[in-house]
Amino acid sequence: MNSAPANERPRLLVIDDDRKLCRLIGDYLSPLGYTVAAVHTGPEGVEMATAEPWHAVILDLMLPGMDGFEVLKAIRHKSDVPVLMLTARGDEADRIVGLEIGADDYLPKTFSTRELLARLRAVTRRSRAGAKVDDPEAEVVVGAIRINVGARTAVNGDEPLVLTPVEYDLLLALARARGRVRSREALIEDIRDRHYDVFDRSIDVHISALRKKLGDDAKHPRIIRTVRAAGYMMVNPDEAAH
Amino acid sequence: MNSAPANERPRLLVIDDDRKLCRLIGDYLSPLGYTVAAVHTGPEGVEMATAEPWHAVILDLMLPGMDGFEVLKAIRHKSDVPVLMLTARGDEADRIVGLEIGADDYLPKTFSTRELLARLRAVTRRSRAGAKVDDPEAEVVVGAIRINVGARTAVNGDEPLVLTPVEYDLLLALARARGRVRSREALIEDIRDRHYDVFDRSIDVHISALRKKLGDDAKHPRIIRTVRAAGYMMVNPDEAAH
DNA sequence: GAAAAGTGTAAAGACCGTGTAAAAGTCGTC
DNA sequence: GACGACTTTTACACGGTCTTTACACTTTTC
Repeated sequence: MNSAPANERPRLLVIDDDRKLCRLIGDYLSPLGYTVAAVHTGPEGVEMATAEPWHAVILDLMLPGMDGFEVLKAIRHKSDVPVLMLTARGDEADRIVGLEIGADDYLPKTFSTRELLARLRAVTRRSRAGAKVDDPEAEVVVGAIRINVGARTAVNGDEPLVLTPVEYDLLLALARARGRVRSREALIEDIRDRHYDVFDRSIDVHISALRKKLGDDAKHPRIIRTVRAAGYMMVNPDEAAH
Repeated sequence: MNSAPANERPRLLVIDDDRKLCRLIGDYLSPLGYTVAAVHTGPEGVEMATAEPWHAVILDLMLPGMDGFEVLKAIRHKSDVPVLMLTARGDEADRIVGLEIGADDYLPKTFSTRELLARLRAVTRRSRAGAKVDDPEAEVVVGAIRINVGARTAVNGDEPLVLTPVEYDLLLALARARGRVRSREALIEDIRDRHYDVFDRSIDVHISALRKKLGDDAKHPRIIRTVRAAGYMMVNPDEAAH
C-alpha cells in the first residue's frame, strides 16, 4: 500500500548500478513532469523503495551484491508499488520468475524512450485504477476546476464537465503542469503514446474544444493560456501574477 | 554522442542511391547555410555517419545491398546522431520498427522542401534540447531581472515584461551567459533554428526592442552592453566592474 | 580627416503561429 | 457492416512577429 498519491508529480525510483542509465532516464522524464530518484545498490533500493512513497520503481535485474529478484522480494514484503524490471530482451525464463514474484512488467535493456514512457504509463495507470478504491478523493484542483482522477471526471465550479477521453487527459496533463508551459510535443506524449509530428494540429483543436467547455474565451484566456511558439500553460486565475 | 557541435554550419549527411535526389537536397539546403554531403551505398553510409560528426543524417529506407534498417542499426551502434528516415508515405509498420531501432523521425519520399526543413529543424532541436536538460534552473536572475523558465515569463523589478518569443529567448540566452560576450552568431543559434547570415541584422533589431522594454538607455546601456565587433553581453549592474 | 566598418532603430511587408469550422478518418458497438 | 462518437487532418482567416531595408550615427583604420 505504499504507492504514492496520484494527484502530484509522478515519483519514480530507479535502482540500477549503471549511473549513466539512471541519469539518462532522469534527463528524459524530468521535463515530462516526473520526479526521478536513483540509487545504485540493492540494499539502498529496498530501503528507498519502502521508506518513501513512489508511483513506480524501475529495477535492474543485474545488481552487484544482491540480485534483482531478491530486491523485488524484499520490496514486495512491505509494499505494493508497481515495479518494472530491466532485463535483456527476450529473457523469457527470468520474465516468468519475475512476474511470479510480483514484478508488474518488463523493460528490455535496450528500450527506447517511447517504450519506457508507454510501459510506465501502463503500469501506473493500472495501479492508479486500483488505488481508486482506497482513495476515492484523489483530486487535482486548479482554481475552480477540480479533477477526480479516480473517476476520470471533472467539474468547473459546481458544473460538471462533460469531456471526451482526450479532453480529459489533456486537462489533467495541463493541470498537473500548472504554472509551467507544456509544449505540444510534450502534451501529445502526455495524452497519447504517439509520436509528435511537425505539422500536427490536433492539440490545438482539443484545446479549442476544452476552452469552449470551460467557458474560457480564447481572446482573453484566463485558465488555459497560449504561449506563442512554445505551447500551452494552465494557470490558476486566483494566483495568476499577471 | 557523435553529434556535431551546435555553433557552426549545420552538417548534413544524405545516404541515398538516388543521386538526383541527393543533389536536389544539396541544392536546396546549401543556400540556407547547411553543408550537405551524400553517399550512395549502405556501407559507405555507416562509415561516413560514424567517422565524422554530423548534425543530422537523412537515410533512405531502400538501398541496394543493405537495407536502411541495417544501416540505422549499424549507425546506432556507434552514434546518437539524429536520423531522419526516407520512406514511402504512410508506411506505418516500418515507421514503428524504425522508431524502436532509433530513428528520430520519418520523411515521406515525396516530401516538400518545407517539410524537409521543418523536420530537420525539429530533429536537431530535440537532440539539442535533450542535452540542455541537465540544468533546469527554475529561475534565472540578473540584477532586477528575473526570468521564470517554466512559465517563459520575466519581470524587471516588480514590473512584468511583455516579450515576444524571440525577445524572451534572447533575454534568457544573454542572462545565462551573463558576464560573457555572446556573438551574434551564437545568439542566432540560441534563439532560432536558423543559420547566421552575413547580412543578418535581426539580432540588432531584437536587442534594440529588448533594451527599450527593459528601459535600458541606448546611450549608456548598463544591462545589455554592446561589445564592438564581438557581440552583446549582459551584465549585472550591481556587480559591474565598470 | 576621409573612408570604411560597425551599430541603433524606424518602417514595411513577408512570414509564421494560432483559432476554429468543416471534412475525413478511425474506432468501437450493436 | 453500418451507425455514431470521437479524433485527426485540412483549410483558411487573422493578427502578431520577424526579418529586411534604409539611413543616421559612431568608431576604427589608414
